[in-house]
Amino acid sequence: MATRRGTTQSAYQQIRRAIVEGRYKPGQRLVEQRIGEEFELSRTPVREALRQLEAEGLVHHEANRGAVVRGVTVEEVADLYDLRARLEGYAAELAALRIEPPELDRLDAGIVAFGAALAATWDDELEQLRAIDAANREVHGAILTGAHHERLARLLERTVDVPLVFQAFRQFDRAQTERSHLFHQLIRDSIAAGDGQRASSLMFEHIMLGRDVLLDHLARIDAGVDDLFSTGQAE
Amino acid sequence: MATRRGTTQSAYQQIRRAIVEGRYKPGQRLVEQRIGEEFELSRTPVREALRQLEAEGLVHHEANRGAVVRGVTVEEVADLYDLRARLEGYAAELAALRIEPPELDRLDAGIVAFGAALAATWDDELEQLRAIDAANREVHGAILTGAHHERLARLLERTVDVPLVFQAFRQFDRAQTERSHLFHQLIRDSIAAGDGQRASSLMFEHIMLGRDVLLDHLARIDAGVDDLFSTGQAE
DNA sequence: CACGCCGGAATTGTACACAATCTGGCGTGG
DNA sequence: CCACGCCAGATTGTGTACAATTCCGGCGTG
Repeated sequence: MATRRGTTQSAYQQIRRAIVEGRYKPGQRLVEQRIGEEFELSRTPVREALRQLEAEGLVHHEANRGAVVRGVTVEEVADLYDLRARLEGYAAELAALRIEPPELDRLDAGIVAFGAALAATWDDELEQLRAIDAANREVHGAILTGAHHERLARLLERTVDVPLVFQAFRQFDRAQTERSHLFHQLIRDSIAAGDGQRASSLMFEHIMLGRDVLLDHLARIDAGVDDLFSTGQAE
Repeated sequence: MATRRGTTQSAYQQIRRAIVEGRYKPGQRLVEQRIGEEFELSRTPVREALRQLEAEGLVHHEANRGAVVRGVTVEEVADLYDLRARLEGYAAELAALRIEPPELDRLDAGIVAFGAALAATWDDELEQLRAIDAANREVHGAILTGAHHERLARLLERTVDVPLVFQAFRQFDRAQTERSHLFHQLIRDSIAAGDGQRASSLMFEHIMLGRDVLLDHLARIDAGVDDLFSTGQAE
């Protein structure tokens, strides 16, 4: 048989995207066989991908019972964002001390891209969402890289980067997204000036503002079942 | 063939212990076949175990080249402990607000066990080390549970809990271990009193003191190759 | 003598087969 | 009618075979 290479990573990314963008909904079972058919691979790479996703906390896995997409309660969202605010604040603080010119360039490029994605008019709204999301990741990623703290970077990339970040932009109106853009610029300037304290505070506030938007949204839909978010499914 | 169950977890724990206790040294290649023979299993569960360990950052894995035990530089040790101090400080803060009576009991039990392990005279020094390490984990674990923040707990258990913690006790002389015991008690009292600010500060300081011991030790052996620690092996 | 090509051994990546386990429905007995 | 146990289908856990890749050393050529 063909036995193509790199299929595990491919499976990992496809499943991840499906979860992060909400196509695989919380509570949904992820049967290895079925997913294998969907992506035309055998169970083995799918299985490996699921294990990675489990390690990241995106799916929950029980012995002999398989994997399900993990949901989050409103309380968990709040806690998660508190945690993220602290971690990214710390990252910004470190970046202010350690960032190198090329990394700062990358940060600037990300900010420009964010502004461009914000200004452009897209045919497909989902595509614009993806562009903003990508630019946002670039900005935060550049700061993380600039912090030169590998573990911290992995924690933030692979554990705190849950579906919420992407979903969040759906809830952001234009003004809020522009506010994020502004914060990115302020954080950038603090980092460039080597002021770790202010960079940290600004980043903390930036994340907490995002948290507010999300929690506000969740409070509004509250009892009902939103088509993107299911808040049930406690562990 | 026998096809025993639960072998993946068994392989995971055995490999993990070997790394954490330093029997598998940084830089050492972990060949799936060889480890499988060592534990009398096939490659499959070994492979899964290695993927989990990779997700935790204990081993490094490159495509088509396999896994090697990950080493840490002195700089990484310093950064890691800074990070851990912040995360556990936050955990202590949350625990002060959220801990439940049975969790506080568990914390007390851990502290008692730590004191007992410290006081007892063991035949085998390694066994005493393990007992102290186990009690220490119990103390920190109880606080983590009391924080009621699942993600934070996983981050600390599975990402920051690197070989260093166990190794650290080898470097602790009696006075330092007793100091740790004291801090545990102070932290416990702050949590019981609901004072998150002080619990956080004490925990931060507790971790940073451990950091000092380790860094001091690393600085002393510095150039040479210690039989527990190899500080080279940058990514 | 330096350099690059080729080939084989070692190892990982993927596919597949089978065993163990769980789930849900059906039948039997109280 | 309900409780209990049992059987069949579905799904995961593990073992194993084979394909693909990497690594290393020998050999030939300039």
